[in-house]
Amino acid sequence: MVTIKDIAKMAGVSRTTVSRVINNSGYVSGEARKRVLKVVEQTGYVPSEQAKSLRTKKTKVIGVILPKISTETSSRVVNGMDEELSKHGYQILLANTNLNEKKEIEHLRLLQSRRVDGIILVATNINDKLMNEIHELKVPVVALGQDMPSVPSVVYDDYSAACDVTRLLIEKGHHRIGFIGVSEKDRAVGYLRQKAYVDVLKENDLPIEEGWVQQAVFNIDSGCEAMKNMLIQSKVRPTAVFAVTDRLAIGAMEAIKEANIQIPKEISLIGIGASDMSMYVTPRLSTVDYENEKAGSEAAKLLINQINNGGENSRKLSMKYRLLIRDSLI
Amino acid sequence: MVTIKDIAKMAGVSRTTVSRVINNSGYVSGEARKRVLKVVEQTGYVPSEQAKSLRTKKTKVIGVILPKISTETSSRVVNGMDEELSKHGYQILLANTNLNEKKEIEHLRLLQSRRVDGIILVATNINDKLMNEIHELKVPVVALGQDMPSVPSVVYDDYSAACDVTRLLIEKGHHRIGFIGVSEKDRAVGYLRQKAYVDVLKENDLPIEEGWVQQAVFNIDSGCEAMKNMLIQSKVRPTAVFAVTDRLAIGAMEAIKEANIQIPKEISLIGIGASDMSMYVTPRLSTVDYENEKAGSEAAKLLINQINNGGENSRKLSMKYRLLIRDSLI
DNA sequence: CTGTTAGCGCCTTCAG
DNA sequence: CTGAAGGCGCTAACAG
Repeated sequence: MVTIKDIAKMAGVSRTTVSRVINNSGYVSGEARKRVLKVVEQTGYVPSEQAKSLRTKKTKVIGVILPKISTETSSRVVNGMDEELSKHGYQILLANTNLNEKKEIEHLRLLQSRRVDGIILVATNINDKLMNEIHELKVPVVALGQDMPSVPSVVYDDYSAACDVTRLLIEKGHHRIGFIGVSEKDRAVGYLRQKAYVDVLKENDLPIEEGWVQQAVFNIDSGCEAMKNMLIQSKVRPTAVFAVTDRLAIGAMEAIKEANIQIPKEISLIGIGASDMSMYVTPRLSTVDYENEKAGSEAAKLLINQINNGGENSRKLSMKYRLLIRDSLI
Repeated sequence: MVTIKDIAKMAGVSRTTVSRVINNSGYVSGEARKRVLKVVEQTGYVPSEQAKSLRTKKTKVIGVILPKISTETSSRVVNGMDEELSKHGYQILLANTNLNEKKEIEHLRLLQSRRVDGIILVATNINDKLMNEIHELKVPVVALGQDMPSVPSVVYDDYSAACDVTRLLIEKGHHRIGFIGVSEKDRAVGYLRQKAYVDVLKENDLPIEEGWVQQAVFNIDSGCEAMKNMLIQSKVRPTAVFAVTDRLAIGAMEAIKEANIQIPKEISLIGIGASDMSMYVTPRLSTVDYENEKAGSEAAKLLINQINNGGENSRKLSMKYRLLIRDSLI
């Protein structure tokens, strides 16, 4: 591959001059510039960002750690990040943990070894090892999706959103409300959303009967399974069900339909996430829009700010959300 | 940031020795090794892949150029790639064109400047400038989704798939078949799928009446619009509609429902892509599964092979597909 | 088993 | 306006 040295030789100037032309820095005579440009053109020379980075200590690459690469949330979030990052000349280096907690740490190290300028960690859990690792890292990190102590974080307001959802159901007159959640190890999605549900019911003196609270994993089938169980296990059937993600809700919808129960007449249903799908299932699913793209771009902004100004170390940003009330709910 | 030099000094050995223990290459006395490891531990030293790359001429990074970052197809494809690439220690550097053809070329250059070991181009169009650029590139490139002359490519068998779809409709007894396509600039999705439709109708002496062929862009609303137009413009209403993507089909579904026409009784509907959504709309949408993940991992394999063996320069791989016949079709 | 030496491709003073 | 020199952090002969 042709290097700056080759160009210099061919253009009959020094490497310095070539560098000046390429980077438009310092004085170069029009004459010399023309010669250099010509050779660059001929040879198809492309300067090595790599070598440059070694000198300048900047790679213009941001590492993004994802729990799962192929989910609607991930792709929205990454899209938002890319929008912001590309504006500033950064590119995204992907790292996928596949929900494996060990890999989170590995990837943190790996990205640091590649000398990325910053890391955005789309997090699903918080544990001491991870926090330790982050604090020992020499690269700025921003967390997205979980509130990490003393790490700048962009979070969704999971507790409030879930409270609002539950209250909405109650306002609509529902007194028997079922819940489909996920493991509490996921503080945001698992713990906070369930806590909100429980708190609001309690605050309204509403009971939670046997079978009304089900735990699932992040996919449609599991939501379906959970709903079936709820139907079987509950002595009194809920008139409304709150599922912590749209996919879970859609799974539940399948189960409800299969049991020949009417939505929303007999059971109202609401999810969270505003997935594309939610708008096109029948009936249209009520849900909460979390604005994932924006969360992504905000995380990117936070990170860029941190890179440039070494900003304070623990900015927190809580995203807004919107309830989307649609046909699945009366 | 601590460097190999610091470690060497602190451990009282030479940089070479440090390098040897880090990379587990060559002989090092247990004694020296222990000392080095200890210092590494203490300092949290992480070798710079960057500097290493400069010497070894390998970055272990693959550039992936996407037409759109936030689509189901993209995320599936990237997922497949990552699965294969991560096995071999490669990471993905993302580049998003947002369907801007100029950016394809820019990104090709940019990725080369970053000295990625290879590039996978998820392509939506083919033009001379692009082909030129690719051929002048010094980095191995694999195309995915379009058959690029003398570039190793992984393609879907768009023509056959669309033929099969059309034939299926005819076998089911449909003689009046509408079509919702996209711009022919997209050779795979726009041109080939439409050609298949036209060819098969011709081969069966079936007419294409006014209004039966509509052109849309890649989103649900546009599919809806196109279907509305079809309904308005056609003197005889088709009994089946073939949309070239699921999202278009789902848009069409909306339009058909809105017009109070029964699916599939009055109009049968089929798409392509096996999107998640297709399974959960009502009625369940018939479609074609293209196995995007596999396409991604195959593209990755092709590229890795090319990197390692400098394999021949124009392997073509045509992906299999499966018709998924569901409730939207009788 | 270990250290010395010489770059990889680029930028950046510092002298002309 | 231009070039020489030095070094970013690391590996890879080549001698000990």
